[in-house]
Amino acid sequence: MQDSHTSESTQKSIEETIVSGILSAKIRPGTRLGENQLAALFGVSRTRVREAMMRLETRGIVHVSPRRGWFVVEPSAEDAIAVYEARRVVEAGLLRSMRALTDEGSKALEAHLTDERNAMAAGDRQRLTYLMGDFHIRIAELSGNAIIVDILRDLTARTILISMLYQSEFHAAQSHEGHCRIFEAMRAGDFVRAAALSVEHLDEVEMGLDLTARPDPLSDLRNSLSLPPKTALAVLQQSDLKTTTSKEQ
Amino acid sequence: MQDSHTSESTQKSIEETIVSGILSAKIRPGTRLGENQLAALFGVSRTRVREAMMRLETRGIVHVSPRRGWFVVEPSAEDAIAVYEARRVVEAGLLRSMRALTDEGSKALEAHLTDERNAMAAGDRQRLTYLMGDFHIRIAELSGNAIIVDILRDLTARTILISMLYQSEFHAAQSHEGHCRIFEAMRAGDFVRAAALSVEHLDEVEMGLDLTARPDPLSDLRNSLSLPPKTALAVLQQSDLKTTTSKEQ
DNA sequence: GCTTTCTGTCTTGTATGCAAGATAGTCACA
DNA sequence: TGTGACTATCTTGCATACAAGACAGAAAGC
Repeated sequence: MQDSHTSESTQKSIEETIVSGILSAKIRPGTRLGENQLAALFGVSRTRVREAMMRLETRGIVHVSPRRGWFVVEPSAEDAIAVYEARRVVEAGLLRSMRALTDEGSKALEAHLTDERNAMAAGDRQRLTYLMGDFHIRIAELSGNAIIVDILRDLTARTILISMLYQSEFHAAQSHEGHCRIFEAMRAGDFVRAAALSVEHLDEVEMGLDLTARPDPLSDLRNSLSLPPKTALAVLQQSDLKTTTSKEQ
Repeated sequence: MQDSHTSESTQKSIEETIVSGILSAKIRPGTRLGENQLAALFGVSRTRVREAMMRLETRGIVHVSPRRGWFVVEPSAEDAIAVYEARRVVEAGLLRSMRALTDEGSKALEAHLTDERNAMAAGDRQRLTYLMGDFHIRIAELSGNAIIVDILRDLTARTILISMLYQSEFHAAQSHEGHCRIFEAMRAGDFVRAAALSVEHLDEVEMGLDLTARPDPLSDLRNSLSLPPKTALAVLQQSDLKTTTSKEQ
């Protein structure tokens, strides 16, 4: 059991590297994840990379465009609404199911909130993004239920992708306030209120999104490239956009 | 199921065939899913089978024992508790988040409850198992949130595996009663009560488990002896497709 | 008879090769 | 100049070959 985990670690490593890259807002939605590039980066063959991509696809983190490549998902406005709704359902349900907050849990959350404050003071936006999402995962961890932790981690990753697409401004202070209120309610043992605050908090964040903004004008452009020249005008109108991340080679 | 030739559909077909086989209790926990056998059954190479297995693994449906094979998961007692807790969290959160039941939804649930009654009358246990799990998925579908539907489908699959391991007797009538009560509350627009009833219902089912029973006393033995699980072959063969068998190899 | 070792066979793990689709660049032509 | 076709190249899709671990059963030693 404890023997050669060297190869096994790389296997999970690809998956985890990408997820944590998203969780810390270092990987943008729509980023192209070429099998060959990842294979070279991780020093493995395409086979392993593909396996990681397949796993990430079932987790809703990446998707494949046939014969074109793997891309980090760019959630649509509908997706965004669904993700927030799912989070409200799961997080409120989770908080309502809690009965007590251990000293350990209390300390962990307190430490986390301190981290948030520090990151705000330091203006470290990437870390802040990570922490803002991680708060909710921490709460899930308190429940000790690994299934819920996994669900919320993936939903949080998608939330961050949504933020990068639709959130023009990052109201960190507001989110931090929300987290503090939730923590207070939990410490007071009022989990019903904590659940309500959590729903409220998620509503606030969702309201802060501009869901009318297109997820990625380039993607529509790409899709319509194969269409007859009837769409030429539309293409020209959108063509002054800079290319996104895929600019290697 | 006549789409066995289109390469496009086979890829999801493997995954879906296994999941629906579990949902209808035709595939038992611990069933060995040999890559070669599945490849032969579906007429594809091991590559595609492995991809399906990887996806199912991230969904918590199968697991791999290195160099020994893929197996349908045999949830431990701790897993079972976690699954039921997760279901309570998600389903209660979901019902609480609902605001109204459409006529369509009402009709669909009513039709489902009728199906349950019919299956009980017919004594069709496999179909009954399927319907008992499907009721909860139907509710999720009413929400129109595909994310939650997927989460609950996978949790339901695991629930059924748990039942097959720990549930000595199947109290179908009791479950059906629970479903009816939940539906009544929903139709009355009392979703808070529906959520409470749902938690109660899941508690009842969980209480009906004998979690002291080993997942499968034979499984440890089987694993260490690597006996060819004839139940696996029988189940796979009855799913459909050619019976070319490959038992002597 | 009992244990140990060895070997054949089965399994998955991993890399690689080739096929086929998609894209972009180029060139011919009106 | 604009437009269409052609081609070179890059991408994933999929199958296959081989490596290496795990196990069962036979053989050997006590």
